[in-house]
Amino acid sequence: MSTQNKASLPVIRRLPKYYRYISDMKKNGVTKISSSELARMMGTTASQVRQDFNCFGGFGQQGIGYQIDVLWEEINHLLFHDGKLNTILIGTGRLGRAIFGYLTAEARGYHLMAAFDCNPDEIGKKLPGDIPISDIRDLSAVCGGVVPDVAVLCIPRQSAMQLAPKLVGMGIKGFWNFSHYDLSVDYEGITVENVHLGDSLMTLGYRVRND
Amino acid sequence: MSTQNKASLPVIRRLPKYYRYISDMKKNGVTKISSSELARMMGTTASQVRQDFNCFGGFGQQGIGYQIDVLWEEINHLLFHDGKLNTILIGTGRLGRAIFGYLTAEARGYHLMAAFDCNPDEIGKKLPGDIPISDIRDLSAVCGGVVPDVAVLCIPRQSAMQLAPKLVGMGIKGFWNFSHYDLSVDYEGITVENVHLGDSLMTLGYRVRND
DNA sequence: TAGATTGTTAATCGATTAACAATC
DNA sequence: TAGATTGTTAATCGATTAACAATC
Repeated sequence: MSTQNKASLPVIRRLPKYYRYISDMKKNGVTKISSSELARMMGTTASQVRQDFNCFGGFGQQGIGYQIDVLWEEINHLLFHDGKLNTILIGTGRLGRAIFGYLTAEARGYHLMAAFDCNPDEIGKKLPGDIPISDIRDLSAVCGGVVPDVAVLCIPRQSAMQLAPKLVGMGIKGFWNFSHYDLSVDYEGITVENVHLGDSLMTLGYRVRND
Repeated sequence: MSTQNKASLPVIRRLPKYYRYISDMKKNGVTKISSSELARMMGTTASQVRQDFNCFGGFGQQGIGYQIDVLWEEINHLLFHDGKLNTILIGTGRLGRAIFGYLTAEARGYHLMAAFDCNPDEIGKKLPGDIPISDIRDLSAVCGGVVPDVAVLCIPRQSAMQLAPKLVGMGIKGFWNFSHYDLSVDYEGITVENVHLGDSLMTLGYRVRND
């Protein structure tokens, strides 16, 4: 077992990537893996893999490696707290509907509770799977006492600026923020940045160096 | 002027955020700003702002601050090399169409050259603005000798795995990668990671700490 | 036991922050 | 000139990597 070092933000950031690789191997029937092999696959170092996993408790076997099942369970727990994260979609325009499709068809670990918009033409319509689009003003009522785990913001920046404090006030602590508004909130010392469509790192990296 | 230190990846990553804040101020008629005020707005430190800007040459005025116009020009140049980045969209499903909307209506600095899909039902249709959807197999022909600056991948992972090497082979160096495939390429020493929908940092940060 | 591979500490590296001289 | 604020060097902090003892 171990020291349970608190995980730093860089470590936390890497978890989803570990999760994708491990889910894949699990699906393909792989049963165990060493830190060095996983590192090679992911383009990192064995040291980093071991350090990372050890932040959450030693779940490898010395001399043997890591059991895929165990790894998957652990990271699945860390990311999704077992079960699914109650999620609300805010904004059902083009981007909102695309994310909706991804959320319901491909993403795992999320359960869509409700969808909201402020456009009267949208309100009352249903998204595939019989999810009704509610009026954003009825947010609390529709959630009915349940505080969502995650809010997916697919609304213009101005709207997000107004809405965000309300969502945070409701106790929502997880966001997928596509609003172009820098919603940064501190939870237990972790400030999390937002990802914006169009902040193309690869393009940036290349161009800047080439200057 | 200055030492022209090479910019590190963390610095490069921050550029789009600077760009958003500065574009905003420019739009609002603000003409100058100090590193400390910009830092306060962005939630960082004055030191970091000055260090960052100095990687690209000293474009502030001692005793005065930074001219918004100058800052904007410099960062716009770094990010978009003046003019627009020739961009191709690959995959015109739900997500592809959403990104298309964003790309043409909201994002600036990108020029959509062409759109591709592999679905015969999609090929031949037109996206708003009279952009035809071409067969992905005709990629080179449609681009006609022009190497796109950026490819936006809105296709399943399996397809991306097959297509990516071809795109890199064509000389494409910029990607917005929504494919769930870790396309990592090294350019001049910079390895760039991919951003995946669903890698919800804020959710992660919160849950992991709370465990 | 010998070989392998983890868990964990120590060393290195790099990024951020602080300090201050330069200068507008 | 005095005040302000940058440009830049030095100090600190934190993350990554290396090394190795523990142990399966």
